[in-house]
Amino acid sequence: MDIKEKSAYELESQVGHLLRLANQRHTTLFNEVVSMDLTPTQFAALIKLGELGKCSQNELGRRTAMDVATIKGVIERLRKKGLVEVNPDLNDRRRTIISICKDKTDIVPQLRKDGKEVSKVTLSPISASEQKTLLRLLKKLT
Amino acid sequence: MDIKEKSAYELESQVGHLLRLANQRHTTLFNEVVSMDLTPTQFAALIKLGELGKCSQNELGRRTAMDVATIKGVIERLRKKGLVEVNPDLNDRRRTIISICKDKTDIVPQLRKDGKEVSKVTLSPISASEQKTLLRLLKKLT
DNA sequence: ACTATTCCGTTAGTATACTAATAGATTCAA
DNA sequence: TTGAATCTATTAGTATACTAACGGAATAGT
Repeated sequence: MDIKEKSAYELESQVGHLLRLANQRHTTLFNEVVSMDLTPTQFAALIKLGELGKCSQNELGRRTAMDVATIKGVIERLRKKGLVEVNPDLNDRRRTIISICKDKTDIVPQLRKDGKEVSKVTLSPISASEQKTLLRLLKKLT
Repeated sequence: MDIKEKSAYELESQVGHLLRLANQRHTTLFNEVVSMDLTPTQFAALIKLGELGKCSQNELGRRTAMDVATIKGVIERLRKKGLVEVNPDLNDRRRTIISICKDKTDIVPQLRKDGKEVSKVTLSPISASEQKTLLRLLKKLT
């Protein structure tokens, strides 16, 4: 080993790679835990809609950190599943108002319960105090 | 506020959401820092190839945490860019051997340098000791 | 030697996730 | 009030990322 060698570059220790792996694992656990046939982003859109009641498509995207093109696809798939409604905003003809279908609003409490379980399982390899630390540090990276 | 209310479910505090946001930010920074026209996964494949010299396509996928279908697409795009070579393994006709083109192996040191810079910038919002903690905790989640 | 299993790669299909270009609607400012 | 700038949504294109199904090749166990 050359003593002048710069510290090696290990893919496995880079923050980007670790974030990607952690994300992969989370998605896997999400699919195992969540009862309904939903993806993590579809879930996020529903949770946020459950909080706001209704919301323009673009604003919902901003609130869930999705691109305008991404949120459009997510909403379209939720619409096809009969979970959300898409209506024009009569006060601003640029806007499309998204809301959870009235007969489906009762799914939100179960989604929140599932969401808590997903987070719990995802974080289970580390202690409670480590969990707090991780969430705090991840928030600072945003 | 109902005193019996369960703790609220905040999307913004869930580990999955935070991981997704951290990943988005990392990708943005990656694109700003890395000089060549590469995506994070293409970068990872090249770094790993630089380490191994040559590797079967599936093994490269496993070493970089990519699905067989995903690594195929990544290699195909690197091949189109003239960065990697794809050859049959004469000792095992199931395998395809991937290697960096001989006249392109000199890009690896620069990629490592860029990779270090990406990690540094990504982690810059937190202190050095927090960075160590974050990496340690992320590894435990894998 | 043969069979079951495992391994390798490909393909098709679906779902994020981004950029860039476009176009209509609204708002702001001169 | 008109013109510029901004906002909203759509579309096309590219790149991960996964599942499932398939077929060919190698290997393990009998």
